[in-house]
Amino acid sequence: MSPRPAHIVIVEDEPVTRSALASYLESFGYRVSECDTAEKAEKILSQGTADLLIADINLQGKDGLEITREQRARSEIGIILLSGRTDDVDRIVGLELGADDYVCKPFNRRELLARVKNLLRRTAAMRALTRRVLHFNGFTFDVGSRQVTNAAGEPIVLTRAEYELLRVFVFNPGTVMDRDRLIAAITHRQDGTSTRTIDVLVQRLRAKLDDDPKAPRIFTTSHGEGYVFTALLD
Amino acid sequence: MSPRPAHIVIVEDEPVTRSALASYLESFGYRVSECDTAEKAEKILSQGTADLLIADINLQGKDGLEITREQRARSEIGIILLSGRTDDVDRIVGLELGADDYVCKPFNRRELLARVKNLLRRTAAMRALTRRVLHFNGFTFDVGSRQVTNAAGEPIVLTRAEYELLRVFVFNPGTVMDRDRLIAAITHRQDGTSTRTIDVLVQRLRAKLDDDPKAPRIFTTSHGEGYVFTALLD
DNA sequence: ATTTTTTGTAAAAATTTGTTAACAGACGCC
DNA sequence: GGCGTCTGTTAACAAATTTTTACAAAAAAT
Repeated sequence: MSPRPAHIVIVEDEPVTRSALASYLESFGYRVSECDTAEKAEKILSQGTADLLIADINLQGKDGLEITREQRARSEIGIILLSGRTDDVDRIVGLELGADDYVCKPFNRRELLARVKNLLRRTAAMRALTRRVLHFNGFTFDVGSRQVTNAAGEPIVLTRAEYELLRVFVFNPGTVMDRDRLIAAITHRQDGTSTRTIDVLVQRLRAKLDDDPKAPRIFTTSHGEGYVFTALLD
Repeated sequence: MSPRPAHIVIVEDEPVTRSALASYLESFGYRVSECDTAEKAEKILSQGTADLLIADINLQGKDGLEITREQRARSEIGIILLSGRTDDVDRIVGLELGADDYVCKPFNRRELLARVKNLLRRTAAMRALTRRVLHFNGFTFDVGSRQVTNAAGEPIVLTRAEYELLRVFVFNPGTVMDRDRLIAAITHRQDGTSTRTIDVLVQRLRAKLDDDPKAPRIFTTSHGEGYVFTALLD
């Protein structure tokens, strides 16, 4: 029984360390995404498919601690912090923010691998068990069980593509996402799927969630750019 | 939060360190058992009520590494190793044996507390998944004895393949699994069994577990990808 | 105001899944 | 071993989903 490879996101602005670590982990069969800034990492993390985040604590702009705080607020992804300093305070702050581990550079990559393995074992169980239920415009969206119900409690049946699209939207409220990004999040095919597929799916989601196409309040069109999820989550 | 306090077992032969740590953790509401030898710790661990083990790596007799190896083989308890030495090799061996963490003495107790908290969060989810008797949508599934009963307590008879398939599903809730993976989990054959067999088996499981094929809540199809177990385990 | 670009919509086409039935082999029973 | 029953598998066709296509409508640009 071979499970799908775990997806690990690395945020580290030093290219040498980053690519060395990435290729080391890849050689053990993990799927690795390399990022040099917090923003790029968040874009990948917002898809909600990553299992583990390895973040340098000292980044230009938004640093590892901030990423930790934000991610922990919204997901149960495993987080390992990397740091150049052996600073007690830094370490404690990181751990108290919810990072699962804190490794000081220069780190032994075999040790890091062991920590990655152990943590993935733990998060695998957690991911599916923790329930994430979102509410907007009277609708309830249970992300794990893929169920949507309207204000009356009646179930709204979504197809796979509709579900995936809705998931990307609710995890990125207020963010304009272009069609390429949305396509990347929902398709499972190799070949380039036409971006117009998104328009059709948005239309179907609007129909199912009673969003008036003439004056949409949930899925707003951003002409020339893409779509935005504009419902208020509560 | 969890009603019963987490139970932490400490194995440490130095009395001062041990009792200091124990009372510190107790002051945060944890239930702590102190042991000075591996044997005493194992006696407590064998009851299966402990959530977390904090073990010194250098003990008279059986040491922390040996305890780690033995516990990891039989349970998913969280393990934090303590060591007087900052030895790379020791640390790596400990982590590779499955210890979740490795803390060097003298440790900052606030740091250790943060690690304990984070690890308990992880193991709580894991315990639920490693249970041998699972409950979902009113059904009870005893993995060991292959028995399934519905809400009324009436037995549901599953064939071997159906049972194997259900087992893969419940141990991977929320994870989309493609047909190849599911086939690999249920068939013992080498030759390529048609993946469509999975569809038929899923259909039969749906029928037996009253899962509406038009709007499934237990076995959700992920078009173009496979199937997901989307029932809530409780 | 006209042209160009972009989006909305419906419906067809391609792909994937659901369902039924049939068959071969495994299993238990006598 | 011979017999009947049950299970796993495949095949065939129906149904559903995803994607493409075509054209109308709307928005932006000129």
